Amino acid sequence: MPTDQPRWLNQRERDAWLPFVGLLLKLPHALDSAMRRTTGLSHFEYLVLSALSDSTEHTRPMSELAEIANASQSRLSHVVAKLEENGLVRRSTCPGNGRVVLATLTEAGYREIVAMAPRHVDVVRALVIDTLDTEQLDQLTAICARIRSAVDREPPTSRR
Amino acid sequence: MPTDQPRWLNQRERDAWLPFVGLLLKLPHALDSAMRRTTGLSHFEYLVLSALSDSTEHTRPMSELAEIANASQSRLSHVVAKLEENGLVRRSTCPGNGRVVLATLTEAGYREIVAMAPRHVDVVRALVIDTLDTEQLDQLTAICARIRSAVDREPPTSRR
DNA sequence: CCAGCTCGCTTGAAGTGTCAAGCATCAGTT
DNA sequence: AACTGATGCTTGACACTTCAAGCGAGCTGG
Repeated sequence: MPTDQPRWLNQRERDAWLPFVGLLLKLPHALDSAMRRTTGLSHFEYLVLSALSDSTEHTRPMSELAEIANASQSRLSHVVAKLEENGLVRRSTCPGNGRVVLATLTEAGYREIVAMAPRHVDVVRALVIDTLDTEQLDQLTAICARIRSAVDREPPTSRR
Repeated sequence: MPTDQPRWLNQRERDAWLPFVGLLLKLPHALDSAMRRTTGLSHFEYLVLSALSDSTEHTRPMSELAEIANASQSRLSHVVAKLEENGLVRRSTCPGNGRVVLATLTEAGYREIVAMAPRHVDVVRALVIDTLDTEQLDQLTAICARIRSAVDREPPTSRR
């Protein structure tokens, strides 16, 4: 796809793009520090625990977990290692398939997340959900779907 | 603000929240690696240079730059230091106010950003703008404004 | 049964961002 | 002038993420 004439953004597009970039730059950190302040875990760590607690037997293969949490295997591996040190998660190789590793929520991990969940909703509501009306909620859903499909299409992680 | 009964997310809210979190997790990196691949600079570095090129004399106080780029002073300081090493930016203390540092685009820096700009639009369009129709663009603008004001209100960076 | 591939995961190093501390400069008081 | 505090920026250490490399388990074909 050769770049003929650059198609600059028009006013309307810039009005959307600039604030959006601003959000991308600030929201993740806002979310993270609010979560850390109220629950002691990062937003991403919470996501991982939450995904496990929603799983049968509180257990998942690492790769599925990574998928659900929108993370690379590497990132997940590091984070789970840390959660394991803290006694919230346990890892075991899958009986029947020696290369799969199963992550399981420990008792302590389950108690933790049950305790944190209300704080988590509070944060999510305060920063995002409650700032929008119902229509905007649906609009956001649609917008995310569009952008997401572009993101998933584009990046073959460096060239193929 | 005591947490009475947790106000759990309903289906509609979850349908918006989960994909949105997914985006927050993946889009920044997608943007960044696409920019690095096509321009050699990170998306954030581009933002900084771009902000300078839009400024009179291609010059700005660091603190204004940080504001525009939605970054902490610390982050900006690190990045500008790197850009300065690469000869794209020059720093000088402001005559007339010894504690202000002015960042200025060098000739090379200006040439760079002019050359990169078309690539940048391409990336932005491919990943975000062109995936949305006009209505959604406006909706996104409104949504960002709402969330943003919540983000700016909430986080007094640790307590105080 | 083993050679070679793929798959699932881990590891270590390099790069970035944050936080807290530090350092001048400037302004306001006395 | 010296004291005090606020302001603008930088610095260093630490935490986190990515990237590339590595490793063992499981297939597949000879």
